[in-house]
Amino acid sequence: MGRRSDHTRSELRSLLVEQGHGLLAETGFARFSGREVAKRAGYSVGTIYNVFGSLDALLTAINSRTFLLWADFLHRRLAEAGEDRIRALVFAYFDFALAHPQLWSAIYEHRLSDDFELSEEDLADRSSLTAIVEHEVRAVLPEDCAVDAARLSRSLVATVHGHCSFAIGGTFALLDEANPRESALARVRESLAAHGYCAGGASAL
Amino acid sequence: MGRRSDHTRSELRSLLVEQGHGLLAETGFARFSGREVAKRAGYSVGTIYNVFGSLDALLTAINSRTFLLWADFLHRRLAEAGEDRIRALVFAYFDFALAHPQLWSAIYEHRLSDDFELSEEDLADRSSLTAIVEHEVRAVLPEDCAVDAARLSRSLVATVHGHCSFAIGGTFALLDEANPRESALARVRESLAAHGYCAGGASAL
DNA sequence: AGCATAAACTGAACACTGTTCAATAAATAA
DNA sequence: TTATTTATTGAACAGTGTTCAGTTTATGCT
Repeated sequence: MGRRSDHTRSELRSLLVEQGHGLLAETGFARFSGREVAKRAGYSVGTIYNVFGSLDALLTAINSRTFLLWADFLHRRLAEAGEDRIRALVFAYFDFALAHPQLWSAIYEHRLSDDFELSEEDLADRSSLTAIVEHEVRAVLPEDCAVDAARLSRSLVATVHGHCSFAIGGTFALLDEANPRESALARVRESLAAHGYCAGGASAL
Repeated sequence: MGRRSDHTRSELRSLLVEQGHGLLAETGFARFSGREVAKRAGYSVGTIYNVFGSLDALLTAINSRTFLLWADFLHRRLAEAGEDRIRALVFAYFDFALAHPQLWSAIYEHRLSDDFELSEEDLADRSSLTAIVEHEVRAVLPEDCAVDAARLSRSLVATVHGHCSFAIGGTFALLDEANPRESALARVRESLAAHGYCAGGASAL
């Protein structure tokens, strides 16, 4: 019954992303279903294709939302952090993934084809995370540090991501690793130390 | 036409794993299809369920095969490596993933449910990789090193895995990272150095 | 007011998926 | 030779993503 005034286009976008996000958090990427999202939103399958063009586009929007929530989470944790902001950052990164394993995994399980281009908005949402890390890394490195801080930041994100991935994917469980968070933090500390960082903040010690 | 003597049970296992491996390498995890594997092997769908019990079990066997090939690859590269075996190890780890992105990704995209138990054989296949790394890490750390070498090895694998994952998943491309292999090696070197490693082998310098 | 046009929305249709299982064919045992 | 066990098939079921003709609704124009 083609309602047209229940929701504006952007309201409908938000509604579908929201319901899709909920479904993804419940069932995980493998059991995600466009039909189910439509049902939850009170629309039919076709509407997803009207609004997003493809299911890939909806999933991309859903994952971008996860990135935003993740960045928000980091900001909140950093706001209430003490001296050791690197510890707060690494742990917050980890804790978000542990708290929302399905949403976190979906980011990396949804492999979009090469010709699929991310929108400017999606790119912005996704780069917010890296920006936070880069800011904290810069704050902790000496001013005369020769290293490319952006590059090092990306690499440290990859380092923590690897530990996170093994923790949530079960690889670490297989290897009897008890505390992946601490391991990740230790590796980050070692690499930062190699570039002039001293634990406890840039000013301390 | 129920043939029974074309292949023994274990031949059939191998055949299905082999054909499945080929299909997975071509199409990737998302487009993998049990029916297609059966067709390529010259059997029908049902046979997969006779032999493996479920598609998950077949995929597990396929991924275990990838682990074995990966370990083989590392061994070959290490055999022809010079002084800098850590470099050879990290690059080999990376190069296998780059050479077989679909197979490599499938290992981590195939998320089996919690109640699914890996067989002893699968566990052995999968731990072979970590064993290689642990061996090389131990060789490079000082004898009186206080750190838990097994734990550090796992953590370094996670570190390289993170870089690899971003390189193949496209995250690094988004962030304009030119050389993830070098970054991974740099992080590994920094962490090993923090525990007494000197570049160029344990005896050098 | 009425009418034409344009936009939103639906849901059946298509070709696929994993999984199950009665029926069948073939090898083995009696 | 016959009975039994085992391997193999493929139709059936419930689900998937995607498309699109057809219907409903809102808007713009007389």
